[in-house]
Amino acid sequence: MKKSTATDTRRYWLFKSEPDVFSIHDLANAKGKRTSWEGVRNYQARNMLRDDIQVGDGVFFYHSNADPMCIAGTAEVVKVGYPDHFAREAGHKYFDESATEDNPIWFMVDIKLTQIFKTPVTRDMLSADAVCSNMMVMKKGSRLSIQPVTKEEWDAVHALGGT
DNA sequence: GCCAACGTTGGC
DNA sequence: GCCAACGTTGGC
Repeated sequence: MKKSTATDTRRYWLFKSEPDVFSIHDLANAKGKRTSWEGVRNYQARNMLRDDIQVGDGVFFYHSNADPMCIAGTAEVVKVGYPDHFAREAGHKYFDESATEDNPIWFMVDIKLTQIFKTPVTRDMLSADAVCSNMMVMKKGSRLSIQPVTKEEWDAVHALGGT
């Protein structure tokens, strides 16, 4: 896949996380409100992390398997794709024996919290909105943990989120 | 807890 | 390269 350039316009993404594992509040409490986004073990998502996601891109922080399931807020990409070194730590839950220094296989980016929505944007709210109801995350069987978001969707979700 | 969707694995 | 079995995701 072609590497995009810094002159491209800003892109938008949705990152899923189970809040029991890592929530937007965990991100707010993290040092510098930053975190690495390790543990993605799907090739399609890996390709986006490695090739497409740029510093400055917008990220929706989505809470999956939660009550309520929602877009909880937004973050910004602060570091482009680099090898997910957790894949090379024996015993780590993200360990993958086939990952090597020369061929790390898995990649991650770093993100920084932008805002927690005043009103978390629940799936019910997304369903009721003409634009948001067509987001990839609303499609049945949408399991991809990193998803592209359009500018139109980015703006529509912000309108629902209270800013 | 259920189960549909779907990615991965491995036998052939 | 096909495809059945299996494991995981994630909404409900």
